Amino acid sequence: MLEKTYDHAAIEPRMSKAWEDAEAFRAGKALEVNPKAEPYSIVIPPPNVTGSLHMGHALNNTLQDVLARFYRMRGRDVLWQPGTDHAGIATQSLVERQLAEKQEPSRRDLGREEFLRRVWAWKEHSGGTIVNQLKRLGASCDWSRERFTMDEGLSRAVVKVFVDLYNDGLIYKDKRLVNWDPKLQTAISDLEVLSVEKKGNFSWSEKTAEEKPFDAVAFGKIIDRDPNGHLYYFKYPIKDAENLDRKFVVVATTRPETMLGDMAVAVNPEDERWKPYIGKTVVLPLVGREIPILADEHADPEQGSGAVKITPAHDTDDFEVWKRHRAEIKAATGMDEPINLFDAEAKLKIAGNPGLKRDKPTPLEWNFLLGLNALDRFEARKSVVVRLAQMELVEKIEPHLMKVPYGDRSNVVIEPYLTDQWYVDAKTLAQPALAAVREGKTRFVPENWRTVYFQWLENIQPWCISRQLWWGHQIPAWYGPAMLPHPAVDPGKFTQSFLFVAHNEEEAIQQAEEIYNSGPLGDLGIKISIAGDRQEMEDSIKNANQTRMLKIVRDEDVLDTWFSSGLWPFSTLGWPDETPELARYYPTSVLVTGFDIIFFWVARMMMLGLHFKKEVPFRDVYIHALVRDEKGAKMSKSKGNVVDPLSVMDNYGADALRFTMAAMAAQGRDVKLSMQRIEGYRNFATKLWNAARFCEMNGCVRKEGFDPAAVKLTLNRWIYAESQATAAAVTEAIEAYRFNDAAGAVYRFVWNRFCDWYLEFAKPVFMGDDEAAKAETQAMAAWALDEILKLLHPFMPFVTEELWTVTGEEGPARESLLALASWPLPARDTDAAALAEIDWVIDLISEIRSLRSEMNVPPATLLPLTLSGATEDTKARAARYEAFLKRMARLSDIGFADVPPQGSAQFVLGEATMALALAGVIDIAAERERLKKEIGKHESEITKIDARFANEQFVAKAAEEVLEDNRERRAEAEAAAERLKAALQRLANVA
RNA sequence: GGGCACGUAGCUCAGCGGUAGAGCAUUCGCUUCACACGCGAAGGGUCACAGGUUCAAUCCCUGUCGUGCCCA
Repeated sequence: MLEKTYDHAAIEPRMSKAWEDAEAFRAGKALEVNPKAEPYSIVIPPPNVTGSLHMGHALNNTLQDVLARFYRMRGRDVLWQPGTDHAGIATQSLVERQLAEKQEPSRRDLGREEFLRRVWAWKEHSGGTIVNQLKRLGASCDWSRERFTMDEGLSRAVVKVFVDLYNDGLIYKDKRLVNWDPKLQTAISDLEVLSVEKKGNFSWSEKTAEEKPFDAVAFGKIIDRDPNGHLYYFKYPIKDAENLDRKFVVVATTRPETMLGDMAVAVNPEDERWKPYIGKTVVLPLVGREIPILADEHADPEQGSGAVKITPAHDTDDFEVWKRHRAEIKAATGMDEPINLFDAEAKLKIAGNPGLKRDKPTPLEWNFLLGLNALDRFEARKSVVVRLAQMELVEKIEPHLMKVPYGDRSNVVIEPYLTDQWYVDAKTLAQPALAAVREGKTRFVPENWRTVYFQWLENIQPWCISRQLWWGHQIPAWYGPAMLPHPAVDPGKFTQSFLFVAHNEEEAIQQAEEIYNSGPLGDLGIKISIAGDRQEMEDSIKNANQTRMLKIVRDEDVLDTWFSSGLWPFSTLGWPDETPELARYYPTSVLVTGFDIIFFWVARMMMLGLHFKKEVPFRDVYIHALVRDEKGAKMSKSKGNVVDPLSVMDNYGADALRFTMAAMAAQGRDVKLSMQRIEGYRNFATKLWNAARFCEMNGCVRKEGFDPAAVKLTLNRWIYAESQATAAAVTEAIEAYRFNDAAGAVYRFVWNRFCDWYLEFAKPVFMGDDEAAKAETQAMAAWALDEILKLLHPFMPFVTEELWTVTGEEGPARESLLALASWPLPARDTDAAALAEIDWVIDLISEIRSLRSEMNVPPATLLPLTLSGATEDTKARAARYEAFLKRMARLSDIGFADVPPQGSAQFVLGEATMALALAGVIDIAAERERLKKEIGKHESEITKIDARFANEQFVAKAAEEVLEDNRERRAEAEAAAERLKAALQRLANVA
């Protein structure tokens, strides 16, 4: 028995358990029924292990689940592979924050090993809550196969990929400027940097300094509020300028503190103003460093004075200039390396800075510089500007619109920072990835995302994969001293420049022993072991001559999380082992994801999948949009407009949330989520529930061997045709990833066909005494409800599975859960006669209802209907549906006459004129107006069509169907107008 | 600056060469024996603007204006 009301909170856990107990989602399940079942596989975009379900996940996983459940019901062997990624930065930060909150020792105090133990402990206890949230959403993943990027197997895949790419020359170490996050103290990739526009509001100029002196306090306040958004013009004195026109070079910068690291000033070689100065020297203020004026294309004559400062350690462009002029700069400054001003926290490193100590600041200035030591970069910015202003070396300061890079995780300003990092040669790997999409081996849906993919891969930069974190896959590279230990060599000269990239310590040791024992001095019998840290390694060098022992040390850094996520489509299937799952489910059928990670993830999976599996990781990539709030704003915690899917599920049920997601997932459009919409689909679930309850109350039990194609009653033939058409529409829509169309089709069928009409048609049958008709209709209703449950199941799995269970309690036993039932066979053969007949009844009722409403006839008043000019067929129909028509249109009687009765309201349906006797009720004048309006509508239609036919080009060129269609429409309009005019005429006689 | 979308009923969105649709909201009427999370009815749109292609344009093309996003 069905409960009186639909209670999602009670049903959902029960259904989840039923699926779990039946192992309904286990990959390979379909093979038990059909050993030839074709595989259908999807890998989940692994959510962060720290994550919890947000609307983006809800959308993403609903769509995947619709596909998984649909193809499962169609008999495919579905694998939906779930799991989470280890989210290096997020997880490490989270555990560090917890340590701080609990006032426990910090990460560094605990040491790497202990800290990692804590992270794993956290992961075991609180990680992966999102997995349970996905289960609540109804995600039909094969949960028995859940994977984590740091699992043993997946880690093995990461090591193999790293080693292989290194050996192929596709991974290398390089010293370049990286995006450095001073808060997290790690390098991050270009993709993890967001640029934010800033414009300040401080301006000052030395020209107006008389009336408006530089106000250091006001300046400081503005910089404290936001350190960015100004352009500063500094005057660098030219050395030996007595006989020159210019005494200064004016350079502009947005980051004043970096001037301490300037190693040159560049001017454009074509710039006439500066030609005479090329090769001269300027004296860097504060520092006293003598730096050259160089000629380089990088200087834009249109910008400012035409001269730019060159700070190679802190600006990517400047770094390139430095590389081009390295010798020249060395000659002028005596320095062969860029001067790095910052430590890892972006605090100034003055004392002991090898770049600064050899310059010749005056004692006074040196004192000032020391005062900057360990100062935050933005504090230093203020000091430098104020000091230069005092020295009258600031020409002007103006507000300046600029893009400032921020770390997407830390939300602090990112610094270009010169460090050693590991890189993937993405350009090489990108070529097959580009070709695969160009050749159609992988298809984007909607197709226009190809462009985005191409654009990025065509301009791809080396991918920085090392992160200065502890949580993650530690880079499988070990360092050993560069020189063989030998009495003749000063142990202090050893540098760490041998590199052993290996699958494990044993292999690294073996490599090292081969290297160290095969030098010019022959086999020295050196034994290699692993050092716990750098110090240990260095200590081992000092004593190596005596001990014949050396230690090598592993790279401390870990790999970017996306490096392991990039392997997801094959690492989760067991690679590098050649497992049966890998053979069966790779390449996967489709990847469903948001456009925001095309670069992060899709492109990288393509590159790595193609390189290691020689085949694309997925046939289709379905890109869906972002979920926004109802006003179209991006949901964000800071805006406070986040809608929590969990509370939506609490209030409206998972089915309502899922249906909303699917119904709103039109291709190429963002999902603007509104609560009203969710509520509407909750109502839809309730509607279905009540319809099922109605069926139950009327004995609609499924019948063994029932053949829906053999039913006799027109209404049953009609609902059969309608359900087949719906099955076809839903099937085609899901196959084409048109989720909104699929949802719309099934919604309309359930509510506007089955509930609004079929069940209403059935009521008089159930209450009548034609037992054969009753039995057929009961069986048909049960069958149609089954069809509905199947078609709706991918969208609303819980309520449908529950109804399937309850309706299965009577009649023939269910063969399986609904989740494993067979999808309806879509067919397009329509029963035209049945459709025409039912449409006629529906039209008649609609017309009468409309007329009654317009005439303000109270519902309690029953009216007689008279048909005139009706054919025998029509009369027969009217008789056949008499009970139904009376009930639905609230009629007292249905009769036939040659002429409509006096004082009745009339309308035209097909060949017949319908008259509702409204004597006494009817307002003759109003009715006349209504008829005139109706006639007018038809006449304007006729005029429009006539105008079309008057155009000979139309007759000559339009398709025959179009012409025929127009002729028919004109004839119909003409006939209707005629009959309405007759009705109007009759009314004239009354008044 | 480059690229990609999008401007259709009050709102959120479908549609897409030949009669403009839905849901919600609004108004009116209903304790009609599954459902008021319901039933019935109604109002509401020069489909952003201007050109062009076409027998025919909301739909295709070009431009303008507006909105959003991505990349430099």
